[in-house]
Amino acid sequence: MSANDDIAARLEEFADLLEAQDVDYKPRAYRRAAENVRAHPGDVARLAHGGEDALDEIEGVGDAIASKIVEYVETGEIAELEDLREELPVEMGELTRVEGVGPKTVGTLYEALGITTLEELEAAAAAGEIQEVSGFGAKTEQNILENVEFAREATERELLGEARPRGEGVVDYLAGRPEVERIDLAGSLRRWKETIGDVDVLVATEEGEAVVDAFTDWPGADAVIEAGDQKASVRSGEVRVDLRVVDPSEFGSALQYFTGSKDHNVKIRNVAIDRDLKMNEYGVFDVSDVEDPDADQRAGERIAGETEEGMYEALDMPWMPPELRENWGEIEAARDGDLPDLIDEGDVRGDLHVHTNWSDGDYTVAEMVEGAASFGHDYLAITDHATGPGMVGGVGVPDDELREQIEEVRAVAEEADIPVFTGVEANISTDGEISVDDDVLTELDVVVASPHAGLDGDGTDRLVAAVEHPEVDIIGHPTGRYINQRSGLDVDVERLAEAAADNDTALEINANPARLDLGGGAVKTAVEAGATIAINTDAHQPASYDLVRYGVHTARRGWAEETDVLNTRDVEGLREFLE
DNA sequence: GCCGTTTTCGGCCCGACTGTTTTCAGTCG
Repeated sequence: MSANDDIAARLEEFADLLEAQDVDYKPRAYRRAAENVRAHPGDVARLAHGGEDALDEIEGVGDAIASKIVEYVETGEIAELEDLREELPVEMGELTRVEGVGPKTVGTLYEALGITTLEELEAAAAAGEIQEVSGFGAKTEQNILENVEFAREATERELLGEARPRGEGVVDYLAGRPEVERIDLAGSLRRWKETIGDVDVLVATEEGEAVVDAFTDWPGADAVIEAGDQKASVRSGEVRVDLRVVDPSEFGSALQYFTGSKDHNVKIRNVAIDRDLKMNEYGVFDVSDVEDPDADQRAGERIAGETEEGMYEALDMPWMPPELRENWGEIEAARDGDLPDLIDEGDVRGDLHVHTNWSDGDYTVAEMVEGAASFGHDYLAITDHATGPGMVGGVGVPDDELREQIEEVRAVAEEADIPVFTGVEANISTDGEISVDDDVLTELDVVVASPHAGLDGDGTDRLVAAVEHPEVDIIGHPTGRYINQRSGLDVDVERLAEAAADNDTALEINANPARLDLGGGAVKTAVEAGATIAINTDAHQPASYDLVRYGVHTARRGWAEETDVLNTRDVEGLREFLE
């Protein structure tokens, strides 16, 4: 949790506790402040060290909240929040995670039954005590009982690699229905963000009810959360899947709106306002002759909304791929005609980081090669783990065995349908040493060097040392992070990328959905610094070759073009780089 | 509690859905 998230969480708890006590308006003020603290590009804690006045620049933070932020940063506590917690000693965060339970419900149930924790909530529901409380009934009690377990489990955002197949499953299931005129994923899933809060599906149809009925019958749905005629939600595994139904004439505007990101939409809405236009989920409206544009969501003359392309065109901008919509400069670039020509899924021609049963893979060299050929790759590099820091239990291949493997790979290559490169995934020690002897490295075609141990603290010096090693071609999963599990090394990506560009060493996007390392933001920095990117799957079995798409879309989130990526080159181009 | 101003008070986003209510409150996105 970053420091900003930490401060925002206190403010949100403040809001919840006030709301539970039926306080009006203040909760909204605290929520708004929390949201803006969370979204603030700089370190709010550092800002707070400059005193309350320095916090002025954050929207929604006035004198009262500013002094609380300063108090929190300086003492680690907010006295008033401690008081509120004493008055209402509940586990607000975990209780409100239960679907359908908000701050007011928490407050009421504490007053009536003294419920403070998830366990107590579950016990009270099971004992039938909740339906006795005024305002509650048997149905509510049942819902709470069903949702407690889910609240306990679903504490993390789902990995893209799990959410994406789930979302595509819903879309495939609904797309064939005659009532569905258009359908698409929206939200962070459409932007291919590395983790997903929920799955958003948007459908254009004249017959909402029929679509909702079909949706709630989707075999992937474990439970129906709600179902109306314009929207419905189901629970699928650990995530919530939201369906929205709109009139076909509003599909483009709704898709633009629900794809986000929020920051992108705020920015683009302001572009609209500057042009006397109004932009929302219903379209783009010319409000130059309208007295009060805010009076009606559909006020003014509608000039776009049926297609997403039309929405952007109405603002004199080209349509832009969802991966770019993070307010990382794409709106300025679109206005200047400088949008990147992003790499596409079909552009990657080979995999330069895969494992076999020589190390921790499950398949032989021949099987991995055959798999790559039938996947459609033009070439493949075999890069098993070397011994060294991080390789325990005999996983790594010692230098003398690597020499033997070179012979086997060459033998397989003679029979193979595609060129096969010899290689290794060597380890980068904490002081930047490469764990394989130089004599062996020079014999290999492709040397991937990756950090596997000591994955905390600043890793920039260590990685730069590896980049400068003359035999290293690619830095594998540079930070070593595992999403939702460990954050990996802190890396000054700009400095790393500049070194990589100077030394003709590529930086990997490891396409494994648990890694996506480098991530989108880092890729953007690396590309801007002129570094070459390699998109590899780190496959341990042929079935993993198709994970490459997660790498490609991560590259797109980092504004990478085909020419920025090493393994979009043909074999000759690749050989040139390796030499 | 914040903000903007018709500038020190008065208003604060909103629509869909559910459940418990008999006209609405709470939750969610």
